[in-house]
Amino acid sequence: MTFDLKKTVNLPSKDLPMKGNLAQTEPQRLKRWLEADIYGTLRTARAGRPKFRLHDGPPYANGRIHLGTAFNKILKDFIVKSRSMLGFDAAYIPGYDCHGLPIETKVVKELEGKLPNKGLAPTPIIIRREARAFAERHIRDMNRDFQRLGVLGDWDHAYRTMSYDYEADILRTLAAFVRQGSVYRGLRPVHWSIGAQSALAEAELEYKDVVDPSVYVAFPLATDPAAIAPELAGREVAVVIWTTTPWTLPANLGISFGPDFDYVAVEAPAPSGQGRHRTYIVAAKLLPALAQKFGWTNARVLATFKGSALDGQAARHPWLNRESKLMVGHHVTLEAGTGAVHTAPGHGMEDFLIGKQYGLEPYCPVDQRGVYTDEVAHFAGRQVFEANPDIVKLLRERGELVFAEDYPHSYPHCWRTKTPTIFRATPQWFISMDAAGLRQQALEAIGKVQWLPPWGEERMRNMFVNRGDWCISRQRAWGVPIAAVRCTACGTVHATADFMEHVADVFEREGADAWYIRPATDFLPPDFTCGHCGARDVEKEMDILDVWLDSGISWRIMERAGLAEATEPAADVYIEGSDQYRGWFNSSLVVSLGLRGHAPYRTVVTHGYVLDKDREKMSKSLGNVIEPQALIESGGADLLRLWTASVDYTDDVPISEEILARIGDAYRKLRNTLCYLVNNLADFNPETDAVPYTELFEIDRWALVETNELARRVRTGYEQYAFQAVYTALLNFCTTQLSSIYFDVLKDRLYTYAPKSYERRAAQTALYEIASSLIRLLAPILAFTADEAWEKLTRGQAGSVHLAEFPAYDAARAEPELRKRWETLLSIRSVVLKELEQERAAGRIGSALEARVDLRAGGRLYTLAEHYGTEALSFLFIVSQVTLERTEGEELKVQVQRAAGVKCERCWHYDTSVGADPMFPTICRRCARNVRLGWYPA
RNA sequence: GGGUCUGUAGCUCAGGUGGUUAGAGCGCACGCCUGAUAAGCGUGAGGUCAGUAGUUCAAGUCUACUCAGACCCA
Repeated sequence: MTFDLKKTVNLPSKDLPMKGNLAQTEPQRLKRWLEADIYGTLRTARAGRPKFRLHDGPPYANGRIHLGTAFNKILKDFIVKSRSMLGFDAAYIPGYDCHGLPIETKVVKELEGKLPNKGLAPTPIIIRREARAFAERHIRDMNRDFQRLGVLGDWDHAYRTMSYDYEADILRTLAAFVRQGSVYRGLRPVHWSIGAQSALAEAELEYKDVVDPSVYVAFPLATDPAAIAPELAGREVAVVIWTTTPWTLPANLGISFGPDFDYVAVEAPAPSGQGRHRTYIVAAKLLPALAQKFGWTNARVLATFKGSALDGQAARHPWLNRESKLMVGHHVTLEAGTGAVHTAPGHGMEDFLIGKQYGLEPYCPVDQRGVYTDEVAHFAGRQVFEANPDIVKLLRERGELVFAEDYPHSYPHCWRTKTPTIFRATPQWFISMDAAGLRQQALEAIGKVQWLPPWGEERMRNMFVNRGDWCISRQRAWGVPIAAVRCTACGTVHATADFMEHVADVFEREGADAWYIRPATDFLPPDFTCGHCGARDVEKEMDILDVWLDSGISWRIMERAGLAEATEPAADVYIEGSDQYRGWFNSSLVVSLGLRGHAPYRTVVTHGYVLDKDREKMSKSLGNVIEPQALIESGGADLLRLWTASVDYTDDVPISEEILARIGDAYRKLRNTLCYLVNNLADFNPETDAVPYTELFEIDRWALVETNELARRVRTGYEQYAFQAVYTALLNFCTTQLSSIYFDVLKDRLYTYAPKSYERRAAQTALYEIASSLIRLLAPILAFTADEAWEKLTRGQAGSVHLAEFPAYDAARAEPELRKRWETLLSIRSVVLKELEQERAAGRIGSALEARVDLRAGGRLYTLAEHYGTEALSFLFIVSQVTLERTEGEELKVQVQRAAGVKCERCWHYDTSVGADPMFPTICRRCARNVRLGWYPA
């Protein structure tokens, strides 16, 4: 009889395959999750537990997801899944931002091709219907994309800013600010298309190269020049400004200087004077270039001073009987011009802002056709661009034109009518930051929020210290209309909170389209008359609200879903990209303060942007774009998730082929670890086969103590949103503690001892607990793989791993003495391994089992080794024999010899007992016993 | 130009309050094993801590500036 000894070796099963095949298996698993509604099941199971609320910042519903949005959603999923496994009732309601310009312009372009009357702009209601359908379509696609990432949430009830109740809430938000007294109407410069006679957004501008008049204009000083510098006393001084839009000069109200730049007053020939000289002020750094341009051959510098010396002085307008205020601001640069910046607050954004600081009106004597109003002397009724040459002529006649030339540059044009645009102050709606103390409230609230990373607090604070009033009106169609009416007779605007709330109720039933469909009278009481003039006829205000107001009220959905009370922050955490300090974190804070008096969040976490290998942004032109879809198809969503965990998300994160290759390596290491665990447990039932903790081998207990420690670190990591620390801890544990130490040592015990022997069962007991812990700790990150391993480990009896909780950290199992002992033991092991490697390099051994290790040590080291035992040490070193000799002193000496005896065919150890059992002449005594025990149970 | 942030081995990251030869995992090289096998194990080589100048007995760690990159604003 020949007995096949190979069959008596307990090799691992193949229940969990090494190859993940994620592109195929993930969609199937996803389908099962959705069919079983594991999100709903989980919420039900956790009902009554403390709630944890992550509130989703709504992505814009206009495309497929990219790496940035995927990264964002995966981070959110890490948080939700881990909080749930930490025992919380963790809700996640995703959302979508629907209104706004990108969708509107997209559908307008599509519509323009289709409309019978080419060139005619589509009506708002047509735009709105198309835009809504467009958003619906993209929400469907994005829902699928996000779910494919393994993100669990209430996808069937994702909130959308265009749903009727949400639109109503947006309008109610405005009403609340009106009631609070924060809303006012005022002028603000916007890009204006003369051709279309309408306001334009940044995205609607096309830049074209044109040639404009470039003029250098003298503004005579109106105040005493000695106040600037004593050397200038009694002189005729003028400030020289530069502009390429002479038509804005009638609206000039000031001149801006850089406070820290040096300026000079130079004596130079006046343009029209026959030998007459004048004193001009320009930036010192620009003087050489300007002197050459102006032909100032022997200009004499009379004085040098900082721009701040000019602050508060005044000049005279070159032809109008008006003062021009001298101001300082940090927007002034020395890259072009004279360092003295012509400032017309009605015709420029920076001009507007600095004008506001100095109390200047956004003066704009230009009507919607681009024509000067009657109040403009010399040029009333003229179109601004046509007036340019005459303005230059007038300046020349008055002797205030220092220099003029043609100037080619790039200038914005209206994308639709292709005409050059102008900046023009128009009536807009604002929320004041100070009227009701919003700014102060915000600064206080910011201090109470936890910011992650911590510098977020300062960034946010600076934003509120500096920000101007919030301009909330837009001259667009796709959004929530500002529900106000204007008296047709006298122009008075009626915008009361009561009226808005009434309209909001209509919106809740019919959607905001009602404003466009119904006549104004439908919203007004039958007896309405204008309180100012008594007339009855009104027209509807057609501006819509800034979409930041839309998303700013999104926390309301937490209240509507019963997840938050009005008396507390609506969410525990917001997590978005760092651009949202200015965006969503900002608008949400203002809206929540206005409506609830507190911040909508307790903690704000920010993540960086996804960049390429050189940490530069991805763009089509650079050709460095990586699509999440491609990654999912080649490696699976778990690969993307693992990458997300591996990087420091608080900073910008790099991704590249190499990085993904490394992540693939890490994935395989983790998966192989799970395979080893699960596949060596195929014949193990923890209910009936487990060995008590105290009866385990010491190395088993060490592995469990290490696992316990891992649970502590990983739980803490998840609690602190430190996913990278979690990733590192898990990967290092698998690589070092498990793969290279415990698993390697354990192979002999698992494979060669009888299947049901105490030795093997002890090993499996530890493996089972390690597997159970490790899989759960990995689950938030490797959402699919962990679930697959869990299913195999629990034979499909425990439900999805995402319903489970993390293993607890057991303080009683910390075993500090054992850990300390093992630190020493493992350091001895590493000395032995080095010695073995030398023998191998010398060609004296191959496998370590060909070796015998002779240890000589004294003191503590000897005691430790002696206590652990030479046989146990031989297994720890994976050699055939170990001897131990006591010496003087602490030093450890290691010598390696060839092992005694011959190689056992079954366990591969060298042993002198091989052949002792006549029935099995090729194997050692230990193997013979196990073969009899396992395969010949007497 | 302003606000905020980042720059440590090929890659991803550790390196409280400044103090011995700067660590980990992966990758790489070489070797072993062939009973975790599209696996496993071992040993080893990799760093002027972006640069410059300072402060200090002593700096990856503090200060200033420079360079490169990111977000927001202008």
